[in-house]
Amino acid sequence: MRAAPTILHLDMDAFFAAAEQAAKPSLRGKPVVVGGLGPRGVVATASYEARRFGVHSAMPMGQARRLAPNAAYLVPRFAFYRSISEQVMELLGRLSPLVEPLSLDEAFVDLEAGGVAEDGAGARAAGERLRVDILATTGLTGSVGLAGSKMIAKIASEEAKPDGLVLIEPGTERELLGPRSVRILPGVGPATGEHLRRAGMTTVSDLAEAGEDELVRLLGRAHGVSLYLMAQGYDDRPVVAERDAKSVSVEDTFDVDLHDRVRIRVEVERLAERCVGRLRASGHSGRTIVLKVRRFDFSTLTRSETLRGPTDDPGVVREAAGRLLEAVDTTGGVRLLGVGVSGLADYTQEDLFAQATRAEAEAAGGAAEAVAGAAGDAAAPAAEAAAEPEADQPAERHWTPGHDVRHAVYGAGWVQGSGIGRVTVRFEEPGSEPGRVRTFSVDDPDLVPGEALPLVGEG
DNA sequence: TCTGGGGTCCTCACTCTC
DNA sequence: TCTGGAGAGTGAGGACCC
Repeated sequence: MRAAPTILHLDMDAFFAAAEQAAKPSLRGKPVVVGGLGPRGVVATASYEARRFGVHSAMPMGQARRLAPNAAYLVPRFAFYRSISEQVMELLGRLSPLVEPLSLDEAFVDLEAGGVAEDGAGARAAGERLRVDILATTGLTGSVGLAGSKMIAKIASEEAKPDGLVLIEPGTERELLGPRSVRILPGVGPATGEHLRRAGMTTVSDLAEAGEDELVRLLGRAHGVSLYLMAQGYDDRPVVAERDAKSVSVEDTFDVDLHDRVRIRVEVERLAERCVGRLRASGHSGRTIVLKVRRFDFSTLTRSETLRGPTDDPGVVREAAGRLLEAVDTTGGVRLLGVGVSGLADYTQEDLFAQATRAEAEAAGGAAEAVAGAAGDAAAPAAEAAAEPEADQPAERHWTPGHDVRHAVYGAGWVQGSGIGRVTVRFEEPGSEPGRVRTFSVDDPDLVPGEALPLVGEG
């Protein structure tokens, strides 16, 4: 806790949706929903216009469509958002060496470490300057919270939304928190909130009055103690610039539950390959292989296996994930599969383990070979796709809604929709007026995938 | 048409070793 | 030799966050 409000929390406003609106002039002022468009998709971000219809993050897409049938529905373009995020993080880095990104659109900054703010007035000035710079650089708005701790700064930025700044003077935390719902505290989600409600605690002051012992009894040591301190307005977690990854994982939810055991095995192997790709890209190896299975009834189970040393060998991870799958009952169907690696290290013993696995496979003889062979054949196309996803083009070109395209005659635009052999494109770009819509055949040679254009003109 | 994907942290149970 | 406790390591699951 600090005597001056020198912890800054930045939260970009409806980030994914706002980025899409900035890139697509015809969507400005209109409800926009970004998320998975498949039958099991959920909303990642809804624009403020869409929120007025009751659409919010994590809502099933089907429900969102019923609430806001006329909204624009787009799939996320993470590479595009990441490029904007990098610009924002660079601006934060000018304020302080201590910047802690929480996600693409959120970060804490320790202004004291940057020497840019010694008191409330200085912090407020730095925050306002930041908001101006973000708008000038990215064309997007962000909300800023300033306080003496991370928890309160985050609450402040929530209060500031959209497009505002709120500063909470140190010393006023208890007064501010007391009447609020327990759900405002970090770490109190639906389950803990309900647990506390059943114990008669609904506000933060209820928690403060209950006392530490009671909260520990209800929630366990770690959670109870930290919640009690937070209910007092006390939070001394530092802003941490560098955090080491602890695990790497990939998972897929299938549009239709998988029942076929061979297909499930193939998918697990494909996920293992992808996971290792990510692991290697991050410069890590790992010791514990985790298989995640979500069944038809949404029950989720995990199975893990710890190796004798870290590996980044795709064969080793594939084999381990396959072994873990053997122990899982998949009758009834599987809606999600995931493969992860934890216990990360920055070195590997891959050769040892790859050799050991191969030796075991050889010793096991013909039967094992037959199984591995069958699975290997079926998985081969997926493995190639994982290695080179961009090259994975079906015979008929697929145009994803929201993605950028370029036409030889009409220039830059984006896919508004596609189906039955046609693709509809709106021709406009970030700085332009709302553009016109034209429809083409999906295999029109003049139409090619395009690059995301900068939201704010260079210079 | 109910419920994504990528993470972190915590708790509890169990086993093994000392 | 038996027993119990402490502590570490592992595995599984739950809750939470963005």
